[in-house]
Amino acid sequence: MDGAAFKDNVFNQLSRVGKVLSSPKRLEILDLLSQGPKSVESLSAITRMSVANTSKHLQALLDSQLVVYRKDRNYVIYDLSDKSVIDLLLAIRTVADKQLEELAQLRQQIEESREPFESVTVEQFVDRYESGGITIIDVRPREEYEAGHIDGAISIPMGDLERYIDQLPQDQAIFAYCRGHYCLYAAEAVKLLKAKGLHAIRLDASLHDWNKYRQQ
Amino acid sequence: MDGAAFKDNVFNQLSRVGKVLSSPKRLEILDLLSQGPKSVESLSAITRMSVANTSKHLQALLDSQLVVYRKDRNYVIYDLSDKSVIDLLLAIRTVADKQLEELAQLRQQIEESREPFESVTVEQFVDRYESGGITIIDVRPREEYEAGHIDGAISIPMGDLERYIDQLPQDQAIFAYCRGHYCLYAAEAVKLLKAKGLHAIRLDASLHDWNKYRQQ
DNA sequence: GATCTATTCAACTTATTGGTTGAATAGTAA
DNA sequence: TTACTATTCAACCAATAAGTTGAATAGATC
Repeated sequence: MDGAAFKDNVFNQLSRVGKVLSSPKRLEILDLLSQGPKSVESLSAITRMSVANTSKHLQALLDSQLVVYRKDRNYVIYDLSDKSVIDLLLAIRTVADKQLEELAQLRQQIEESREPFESVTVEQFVDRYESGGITIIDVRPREEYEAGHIDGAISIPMGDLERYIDQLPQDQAIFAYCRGHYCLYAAEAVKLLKAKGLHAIRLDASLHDWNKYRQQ
Repeated sequence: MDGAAFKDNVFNQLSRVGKVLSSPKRLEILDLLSQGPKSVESLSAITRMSVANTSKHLQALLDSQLVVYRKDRNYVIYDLSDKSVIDLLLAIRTVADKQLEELAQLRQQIEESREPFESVTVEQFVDRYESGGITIIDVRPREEYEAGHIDGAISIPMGDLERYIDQLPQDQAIFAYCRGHYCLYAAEAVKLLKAKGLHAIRLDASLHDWNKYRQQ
């Protein structure tokens, strides 16, 4: 194989990874899996695709080895194959964030359509975290919390939040986080808690954003 | 816009970046641009595509704002729009490296088809760099060196190397680097220098790998 | 202003992909 | 074994993308 053929081959291989990232639905699947392993059935439900189609996408992801699976009873449970896939997802989000004005506009629409509420970035949050005296709630589904969460956070999935309000401290700041920047759970949680008179603040970051920041 | 539509929209935007990375030729263009700005004409020559097609790819890159351009005389010079694009390229390469066995095999073929030669990673190189007493040569085209290079490296493009051999130190280790892991220039340079009896070693990294490692 | 050249646009062909529906498979539970 | 369920496979259609060639555009130079 000569130099040119070698080069073509390398970029062909690299583009296999790129291909996987070229479909919105596949990105959504990867994003969901980055929060924890999930069955084909539940992925199909969350993404509102046919099971067959979801399976097909998962096969594509499998083909470029971005995901792995294991069988459990009669479910097939998929998961990301490697931590470097999370880094890739974060990288693509960073680029899109910076370059695509449309995304910024989307975020703004969401922000403006709701009551204004307090929101902090990872950088702003870390001091409060270190000095303690706060409550952190993880409002993602229970399984995702169990697959990994910010140290010291308690799990209150969105659906259960209303029932648990009484048990939350009235005199402490309560930080809520979810799947990250483009997930709406935490924003809704803060809105609900504020309406009930609690001091709620959104932590505008995912578990992975947090991990990445901490390891630096 | 409701939650589901918002979500679809976000992933649609993210996939625009993914789409760009789904074509081998576009990846090659991005990779070339990461070494320094280039005209449409030279990109077309290096990638061996028609100028029209190259231009079309560049339009696609422009559309998702991964590149920018400026006009110079009657050339249009393209460049990456942002440092975060480089991070994205590194991330995709890391994932592909780990996941795609085919890539590993490709590399191995190349290694084996040549004389074995010394090669060091960034991690191994840094000590030698710090303690000095070495020569570092950048064997990429001159313009790429000028767009950015490892501190202390001298520019000797591959084509000129043979002529400059006499001026290189006979008693020092000479480290050669090029565009990175999948570029063949440095390997060829080391082969040539070794054949002439010099103590040549490949630094198996790109300028960006080096920068990334140093900033940590 | 006229000419030259780099770049981009337009039209077209072929190949690939996302999605659907319905059947086949494989693993569980009774 | 039989029945059941989750998942995958197969066949198909519609939409999109990569690449080609040839024409149009716009800057620079004379």
